[in-house]
Amino acid sequence: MLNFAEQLKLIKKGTEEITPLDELIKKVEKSIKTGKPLRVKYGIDPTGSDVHIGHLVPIRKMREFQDMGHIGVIIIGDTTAQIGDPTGRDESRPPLSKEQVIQNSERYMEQLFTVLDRDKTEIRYQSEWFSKLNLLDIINIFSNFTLAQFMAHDTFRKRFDDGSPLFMNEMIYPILQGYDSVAIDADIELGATEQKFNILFGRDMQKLYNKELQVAILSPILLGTCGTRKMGKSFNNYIAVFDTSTDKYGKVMSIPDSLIMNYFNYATKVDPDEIEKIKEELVSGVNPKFIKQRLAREIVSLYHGEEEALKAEEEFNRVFSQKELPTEIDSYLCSESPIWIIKLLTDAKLCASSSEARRMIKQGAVSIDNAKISDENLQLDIEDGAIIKVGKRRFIKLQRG
RNA sequence: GGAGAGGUUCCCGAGUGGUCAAAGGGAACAGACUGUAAAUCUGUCAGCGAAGCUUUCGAAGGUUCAAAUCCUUCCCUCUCCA
Repeated sequence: MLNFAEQLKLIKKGTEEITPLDELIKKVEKSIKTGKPLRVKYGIDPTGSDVHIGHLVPIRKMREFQDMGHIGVIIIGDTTAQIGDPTGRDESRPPLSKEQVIQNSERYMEQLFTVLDRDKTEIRYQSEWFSKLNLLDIINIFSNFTLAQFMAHDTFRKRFDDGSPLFMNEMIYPILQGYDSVAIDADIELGATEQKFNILFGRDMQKLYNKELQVAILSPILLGTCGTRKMGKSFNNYIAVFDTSTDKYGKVMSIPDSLIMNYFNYATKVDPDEIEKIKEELVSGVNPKFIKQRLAREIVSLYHGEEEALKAEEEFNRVFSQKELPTEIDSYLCSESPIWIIKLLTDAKLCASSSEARRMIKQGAVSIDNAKISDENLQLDIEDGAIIKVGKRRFIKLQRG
């Protein structure tokens, strides 16, 4: 087990804020003295969306705790999932069935376990404790808080101020999340900085139940590949755990140069000293492309291994730098020949509608075996193995059938 | 309960009877350019074998030659008063 100073240094690495720090110090000291591991909490709502590398920033922190001998507790928010975290932009959601919750959370955990240590992870469902509360209990809890306390939450305040709807069920979200901390005796709760209110609210809840208070460890929010907004599904700027190695590689390469160091710091396992060196290289004028390639390799290797990362790099170079064809292209079996080009593009799902297909042709985005198509009325004779390309990234190999 | 404001295409938002498939911005997509899928510039951005037609402006009815725009009812949100 690492000693006190080492643990503290590792915990502080790459965090935005630790509140309150002195309590954390006490907890770590006590844990070392008693040999009792700390319970480190992180909550997810099993809504079925993909986990992306932005979510994994606090998860990586949890893994570090696990490596120090502590316990990671993942809360499956099967109750809060019905509400939707008001912190995000998400609206209220339709209720999830039990099967969906189980299916989603299994899928979720599969993604988290690319980072976490299975043996030191505890998975808990909110329904374990919330199914036991009745209305009176809930009224009782509510009686301890005032509206003003909730309006301290920036998201609530903002929405209230600009006249957006603010639903009662959303107000209960911090209470539920805080009660989780009570139920599992959390020592520490991890989250992105936007979770600050909810996590600190957990302390209030613990106080109410005479529990030891948790410490909030907040990670920075990872920006999306667009470079301006936080990584998230709504902006389609995320790198998902389930993305293929080539997709991950390509997406990393698409980030603006200004984000390179940010990603090195929060999305890789590269050693801080090494990162410092990379930073110097970047400043000294090394072509950022090479540094970004290294970044892309690092990120891809985390999920697919080094060999796969190198393959993804080769593929990227071939397709984008040299504009050659990718090694693997999906085939499309076509039984009609000759076939109207527009119909072919929509049937093969290269274009969403025939209007879009026409547009693509008009814009010169469609080619067959590298020959640009300009005639919307083309009746194409299907040739086995002919490659149709739409834009830069959509390819299909024709097959007579 | 009373008074007022509002619900517009993926998102924000303009539009108060025909010139509206609906300004502008964002997102997205394509083309050019590039070390990259960045930035920048240009273009596209409901559907239809494309002529014209069909569907779209909270929902359902109605008025009109013509409705996002007017009327009726309903649903939803916000503000103020109590």
